[in-house]
Amino acid sequence: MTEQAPARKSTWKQDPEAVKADILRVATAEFADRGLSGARIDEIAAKTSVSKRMIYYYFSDKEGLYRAALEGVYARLRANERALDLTGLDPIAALTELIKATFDSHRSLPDFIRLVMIENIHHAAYMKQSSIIPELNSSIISKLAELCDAGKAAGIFYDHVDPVELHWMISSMSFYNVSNRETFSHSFGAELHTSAGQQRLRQRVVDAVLAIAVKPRPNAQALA
Amino acid sequence: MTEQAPARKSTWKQDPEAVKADILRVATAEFADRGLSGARIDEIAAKTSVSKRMIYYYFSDKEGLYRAALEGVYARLRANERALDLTGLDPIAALTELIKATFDSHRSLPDFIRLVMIENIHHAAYMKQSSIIPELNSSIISKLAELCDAGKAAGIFYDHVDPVELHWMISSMSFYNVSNRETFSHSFGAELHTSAGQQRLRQRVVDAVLAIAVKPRPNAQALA
DNA sequence: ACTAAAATGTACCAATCCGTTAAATTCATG
DNA sequence: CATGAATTTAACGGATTGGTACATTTTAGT
Repeated sequence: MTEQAPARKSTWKQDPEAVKADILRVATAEFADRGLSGARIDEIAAKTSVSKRMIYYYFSDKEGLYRAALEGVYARLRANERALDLTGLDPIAALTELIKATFDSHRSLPDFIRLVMIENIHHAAYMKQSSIIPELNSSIISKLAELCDAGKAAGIFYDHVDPVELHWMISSMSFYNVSNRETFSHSFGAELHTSAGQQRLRQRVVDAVLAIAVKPRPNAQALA
Repeated sequence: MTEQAPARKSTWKQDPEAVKADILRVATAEFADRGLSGARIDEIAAKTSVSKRMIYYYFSDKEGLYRAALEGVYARLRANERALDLTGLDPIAALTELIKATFDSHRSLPDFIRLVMIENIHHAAYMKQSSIIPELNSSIISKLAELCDAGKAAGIFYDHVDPVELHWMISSMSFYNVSNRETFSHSFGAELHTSAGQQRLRQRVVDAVLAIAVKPRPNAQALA
């Protein structure tokens, strides 16, 4: 078998970093689209510019590739959150901006959403194996904590306001908005996922979260 | 092969309904736990009291079994929602009860949550094939619509309040609370998923949703 | 009790798919 | 340009797994 194969294929460049990035890009899309057991290594290989053997060369096995994809999307979200600058804003304005940014950020990273969904299906088993993911989550919480402290100090936030609770609420709506879009639209219509609908929803999220954080002011006007 | 097998196994009862129910119970748990491609027909068969052949006899194939499981959990949620009786309550009390019931309902049906997650991973492909699922969703929306009309008529709800928007917001937090529990707890601690934490979160959801629906009253006291 | 049809179990197959083996090609370096 | 390490390819093996063939047993009607 394969005696003196000619293999006249010539001139391919050595570029490990590009190869790894290419594999990771394709794998992320595939895992996000089909899940861990649903994705096919052969399919991923076919969509890259290199052969299947390279996947095992660089990522050991299917799970290693999945972990790399998971860490990659988390890193992208972290970059998004780090880029958010709230300096100079009063607590209410800062919280408003943070909510809007989180809502938009989730919408712009569907692969992140889907991989986190998949991770939850797997009881966060692979996330728990990762050492680089935990360090991500401090950024958003610390921003919220600062903001809460400032708001309480100024007497405009409730004393019971808690950064993790706030993040839970902001995340829940921002995440669900993307994660359950398909089933929600099918059941209740796609109106909320039009451009206008999304703008409205984002404002509702702002209103709802502000309402549980900010004390009502006597002369403040009502919502709409 | 298998020439004149004696097969002295005797006395097993025919009970198709029980067999179907048994298969469906096991299959629902397996699909919820491992996903559509992650679940194994052989594993499901092993956990039932009957043989693998019966699965194909009653459910045709793996996808047919999955669809049956999906429809089953939706039916259970519908039963939950139907059982909710809001008659005699004023709009604010009714909305409060509906929110609490939805929050609790989602917590008590983790299989439903996980199958809907899985369905979203599959772009709602199997839900779209089902004819019995769409009829589910009218119940909760019509209850909310009645309630909104009453609230607006009484002048205590904002005019812009929309039943689907309200349902989106209530669902998002109730769903996320269960669906993303694993990743959220790992990232931010399990405090919110203790018994006390869940009670607090449920009240926050009530406060947040009421805030975007109910006009502030001049003499109303602030939240906490 | 006899027969046909429904229901059930056992053994098996064919296809899919992850991962490996072994060889070939390119690059870095003296 | 010779040499060995790094990188890439093609082909394949072994295990898993969804689905089936076929024999067997039970029930219902007469």
